[in-house]
Amino acid sequence: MAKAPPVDKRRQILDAAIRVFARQGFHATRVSDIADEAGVAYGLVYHYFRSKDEVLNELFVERWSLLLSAIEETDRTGETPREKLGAVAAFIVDSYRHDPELMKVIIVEVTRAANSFGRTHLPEIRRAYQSIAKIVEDGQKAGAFRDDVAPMFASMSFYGAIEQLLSGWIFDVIPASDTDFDQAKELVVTTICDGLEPR
Amino acid sequence: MAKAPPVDKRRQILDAAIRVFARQGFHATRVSDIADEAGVAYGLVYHYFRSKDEVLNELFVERWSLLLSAIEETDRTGETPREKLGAVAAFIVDSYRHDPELMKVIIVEVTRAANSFGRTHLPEIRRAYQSIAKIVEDGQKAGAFRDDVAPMFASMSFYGAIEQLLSGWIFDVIPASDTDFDQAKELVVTTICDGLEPR
DNA sequence: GGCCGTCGATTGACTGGTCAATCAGTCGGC
DNA sequence: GCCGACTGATTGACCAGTCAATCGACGGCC
Repeated sequence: MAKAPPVDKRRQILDAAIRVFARQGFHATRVSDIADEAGVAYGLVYHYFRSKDEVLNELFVERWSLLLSAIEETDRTGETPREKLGAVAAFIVDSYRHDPELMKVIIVEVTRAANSFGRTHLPEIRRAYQSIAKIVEDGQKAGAFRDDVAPMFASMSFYGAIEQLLSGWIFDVIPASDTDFDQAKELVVTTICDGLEPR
Repeated sequence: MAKAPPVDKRRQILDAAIRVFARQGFHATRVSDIADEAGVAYGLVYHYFRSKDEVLNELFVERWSLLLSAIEETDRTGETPREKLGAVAAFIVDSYRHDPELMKVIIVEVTRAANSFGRTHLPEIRRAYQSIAKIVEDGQKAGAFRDDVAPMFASMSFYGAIEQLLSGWIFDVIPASDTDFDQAKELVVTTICDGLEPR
């Protein structure tokens, strides 16, 4: 029987990387910082990962694929379009609530850094936009949404609004308590579906 | 009288920096790239700027202060809150239309890089959010906007939606023609004020 | 049981290359 | 001959990635 190591050093390195990247940012962290934080020798990082970049890649892919499945799964339910958008917003907000450091790294270093890192992952990022756009489009076909707004536009606005809220929490621009998180989920949907003007 | 050089080398360096930063990103550009692009000796960059960072700083501050004045100026007009938001959206979109490279640099390297660079400029960035929030708040007091959405939340959603659209153009996720720009201005306001659901 | 060889996990000193920033000096106008 | 604009070679720090060496678990063999 193959021996399962008592501690999974690979995982240990990834978790340490989340903390260090969140604290110092990707560019400012040296590989030795990750190794130190993980309590592991420098060279071991290179035993498990080809490069510093690959560590970040791994973190992103791991998490983003969850997001993609969640959106596409939601779309398959029989809920109303509005409820679907609500579920997507809730998933993203809860991801942040559950692991703020990881979400910070993903947003700051990948999603919003489409120049350097995000470039590699543009296809996956775009796929999320498109899945949301599909929800909007179906909503339009069903008459639940106005059809004079291009679905992709609506999708980008919706996702942009959420990501901006996360950024706000990440950088302490707006308060971040459990209540705020729950309110945010609702308010984003209200704003996007009902608008700011009174009905 | 102080001599005005026939060509303003300082300006020349800043303009070159915009192009190079937009092309390669801040981290990937060497100071020698800027000097080459500007057709100027390496050392001259350090004659006018204390560091590579200061070049980016200068670019950001120069442009962001225009944005801040524009928002605050708009707020002083007697327009409806909805029109004010429209004017803000129009200003940002037109800034991109007018100088996409500069806006790309500002968004990618500062606004969305609040970890590294943006950190320094958080106060100015926050001030923009707050100015927009004020427009929303006044709208609520006047009964033009529903008052169950915190102004700062609405502001972040609104700004986030716009910035996401710019990102979409910057990274070719969505088409970017003059028509698209004009539509975007309207659609963002429609979405945020009227909502996606039919009235 | 005791011994040994294998192999993956683990270590950390070292190297090679990259650049930001410096600085000693040239040039040209006044 | 002074002063600020301008030049570009040089330096010094930094750090990703390499690599040779060590460790230790396991299985086979006598």
